[in-house]
Amino acid sequence: MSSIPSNLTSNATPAAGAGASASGVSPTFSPLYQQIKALITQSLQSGEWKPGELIPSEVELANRFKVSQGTVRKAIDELAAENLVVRRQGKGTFVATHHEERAQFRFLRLMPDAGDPHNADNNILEVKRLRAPAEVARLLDIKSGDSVVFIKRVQSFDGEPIIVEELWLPGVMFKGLTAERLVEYKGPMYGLFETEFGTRMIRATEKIRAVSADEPTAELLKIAVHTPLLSVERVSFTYGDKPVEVRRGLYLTDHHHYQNELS
Amino acid sequence: MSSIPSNLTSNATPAAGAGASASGVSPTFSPLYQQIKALITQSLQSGEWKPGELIPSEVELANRFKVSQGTVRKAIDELAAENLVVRRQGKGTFVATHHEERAQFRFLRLMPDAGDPHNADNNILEVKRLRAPAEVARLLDIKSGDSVVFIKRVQSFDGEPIIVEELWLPGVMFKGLTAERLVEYKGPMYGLFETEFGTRMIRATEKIRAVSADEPTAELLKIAVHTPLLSVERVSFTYGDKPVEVRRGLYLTDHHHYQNELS
DNA sequence: CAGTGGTCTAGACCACTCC
DNA sequence: GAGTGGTCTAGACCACTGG
Repeated sequence: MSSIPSNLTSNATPAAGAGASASGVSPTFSPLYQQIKALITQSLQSGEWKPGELIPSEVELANRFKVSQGTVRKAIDELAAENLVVRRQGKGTFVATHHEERAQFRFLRLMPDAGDPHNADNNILEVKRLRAPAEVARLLDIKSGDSVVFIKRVQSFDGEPIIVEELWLPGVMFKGLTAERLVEYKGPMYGLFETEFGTRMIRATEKIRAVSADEPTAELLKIAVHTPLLSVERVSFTYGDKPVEVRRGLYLTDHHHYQNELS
Repeated sequence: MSSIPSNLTSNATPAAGAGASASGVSPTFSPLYQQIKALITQSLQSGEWKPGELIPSEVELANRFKVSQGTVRKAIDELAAENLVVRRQGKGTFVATHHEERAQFRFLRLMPDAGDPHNADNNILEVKRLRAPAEVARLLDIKSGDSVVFIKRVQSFDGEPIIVEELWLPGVMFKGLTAERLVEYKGPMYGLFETEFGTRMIRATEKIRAVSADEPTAELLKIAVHTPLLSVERVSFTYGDKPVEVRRGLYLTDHHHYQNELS
């Protein structure tokens, strides 16, 4: 508890000369609140505070880091803006989680043209280990030929099959992942990744195209061959902007659409 | 200069009792910085400070509104986060504009699969007035049958036609808009809307689908009929979340993709 | 150099939650 | 009531821009 690795770069503040450090080279050089933010992020990444848990209060963190509450506040403000953390007035600040919260919307943008959001269920078709294809390896920043977990599934909304999806995950990070585990798990897949494998998806990039359904896909979605489909290629990142998932989804958009906000 | 319509709801701050007001009903009831933000937004909307211009400094606004600089700061922080305003250290705070700045990316997400961003040019096919179709009227929040400006155009990147787009704009807000004006104008269309018609697009929502090219579209894009295309339906909003543009684009995604960030 | 936004502090009080 | 995040102030100094 008492060992506080406070290596903050003292940025000429009226605070006392507690800067210390004196380690050979002067490291980075950024605002104090950015350094605090980085320290908090490290604690999140290391699992010191787990998803859903309460993190120390602003005053406690301020004492721990020997800075003012306002500085901690600004750090946490940014973490909250990046969805790493959730503030609740009167209760405290919590580590964000893929469970609970309405945050499914964040990673599934397909909405029904009319009516309420989906009643999704999940049909796992295939789970296997294979050597990473060159393209997948490049996106995951691993060596071509390294082990990856491959998953193929169909998602249905209100009983209608709407999405065919293939995923590739780094083998080393998802050792015990089996089809049974995926099938029996309730709730969003990212929730399983988070609690079972300690990997939280923070952000993702998507490339979207229009393509034509090939025969196997058409069969799975119960549609005609050559029906236009939305192709969504996603790369997801954890802490430290490390890519940990590649995904390719084919969305049937006859009665659904991909919803996006430009803001 | 001296007439300051300060109707701020005094929220029990250590500041002197300058709350005044005493007008019959107690109005809204929100944090001071939100009220400041609303006041600044009004000045932006009214054109008191025009796109690209410098707005008063934080200290001046603090004096004007009789609040501390920190409170003004928080208001402007949010406006900057919403892209209504741009901060430049050492220079001041400027009203955001569709000209200059790299902010084209914000409203055109189509990127080439390889190579640098586009070398776009613009082919206006049609500009005419018509009575708003029911669906367009609903989205623009006007009466069905009200006058709207209809525009159809093709956009080419590096000489290849890639986008066919139809737009509907409220007739009352775009009185003098002619094909000639659109054709001769250089730069992004939103820039013209901003400077010539005083309408700035703040945010937009998009619904994306995969569709099949019909014959006229196929001809314009020089592709085969039934080629899959990305359909992007956009509604854009100005200040006060007022819808002012409906747009339907068909994107050829053989060598381009719609880029999106989930964060 | 003066003026701007950017960082940091210290201390006050409010709104909310839970015991 | 004690503890949390949320708002607000006042004042200091820094980093950057321009004349």
